[in-house]
Amino acid sequence: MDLEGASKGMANTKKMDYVLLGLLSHESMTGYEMKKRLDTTLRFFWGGSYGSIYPTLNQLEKEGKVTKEDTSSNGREKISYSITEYGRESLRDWLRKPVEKDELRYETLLKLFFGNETGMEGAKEHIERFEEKCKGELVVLNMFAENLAQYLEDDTHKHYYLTVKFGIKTYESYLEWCKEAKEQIKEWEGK
Amino acid sequence: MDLEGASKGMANTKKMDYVLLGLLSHESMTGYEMKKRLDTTLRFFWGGSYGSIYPTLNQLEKEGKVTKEDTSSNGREKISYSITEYGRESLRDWLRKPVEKDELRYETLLKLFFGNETGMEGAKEHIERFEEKCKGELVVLNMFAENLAQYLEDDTHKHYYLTVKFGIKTYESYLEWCKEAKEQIKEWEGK
DNA sequence: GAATAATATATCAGTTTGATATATTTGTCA
DNA sequence: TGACAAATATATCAAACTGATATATTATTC
Repeated sequence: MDLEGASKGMANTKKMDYVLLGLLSHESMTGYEMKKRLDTTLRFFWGGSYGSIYPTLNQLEKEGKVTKEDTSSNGREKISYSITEYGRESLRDWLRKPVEKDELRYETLLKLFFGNETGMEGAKEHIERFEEKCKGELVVLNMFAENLAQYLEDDTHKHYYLTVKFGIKTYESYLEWCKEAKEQIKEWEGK
Repeated sequence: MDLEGASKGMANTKKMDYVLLGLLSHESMTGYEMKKRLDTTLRFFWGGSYGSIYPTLNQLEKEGKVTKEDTSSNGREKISYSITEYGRESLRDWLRKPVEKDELRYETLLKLFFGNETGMEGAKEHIERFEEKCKGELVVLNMFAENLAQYLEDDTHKHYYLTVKFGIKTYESYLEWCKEAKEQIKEWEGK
């Protein structure tokens, strides 16, 4: 028990290991495909770059948590990764531990917070740009949800569905906030 | 115009500069005090560590954006930082640029997404822990809002107030999602 | 037939975190 | 009064991660 030295008093800070193991627990794929998943399916709550994906995959292979298979065809280099039973144990071990950190880093809020340096006009612009972006994200998320609704017998899709619902709920509340914030600013300006 | 090489086609990726300049635009303070602000006032939308604060302060001084003043008393080392006019220009320049990235990194959602490896029972536990945490955060945010409501003549506090309202709105929607997600799981289990 | 987009792996400098080291002062409680 | 814990304060480092870039092939569009 007690994989990867969590007993040594050090926090389990490297998350990319589990993100990639998680993706591979669904199906075998290439590093490129993992990046695409991070940019589409997971993008509303988690990110990841090539600079983190490829080195982590090599490390996971050395640790025996994934296996490589050269599936190059013609001249196109292609390495397909699969999760091992040991990798799956490691993933489950992590999944059962309590969450260490949920973090929001919204530059929009940062610029809004320091906004009195440039005035309410600047704040309003940032809120409007944020509003437009949220509307776009909501369209995407609603498409995801509609699509998913057809496959809810599958347990994997049930979990996916819950995260999409989270996204929809939060983006809807962002839009409400945008509306109220703009009204509040108008009220302040009126006086 | 066009401070700090944004013209060279490189993204302005270092955010800590502006976080610290922003804090100093409100009032002069020490690095330790800046860390406290990040851990209290800003913690709902931005973080920061000592390992990033102190080196950045030294860099900002070299660039002429802040000035140091030794305010040690008795044996306690203490350096008070103040923003310069050039630093303020640099801050305003950044504030007027469009937001580059708003990012959410919720480990809770990650564990939920991959949760079919450990089953719905594990998912429920993560949701419940998340729910408890959100309730606590909401209490803090509501205290902030109540407190702030007294000082809304001040423009700095108006901006602060809008960000607190954002936090309240989102945490309330998180709680709604927790409720609905638990109901959904129960429904799935019933079948 | 040429240009552009997509597939695919890989690396690197710069940024940030989380932890730790060090030292003093203030507050608590017995 | 004395002992212990908490708060104040600066500083550094390994490890993690991002954003950008390099390289090369195949597929698509015009």
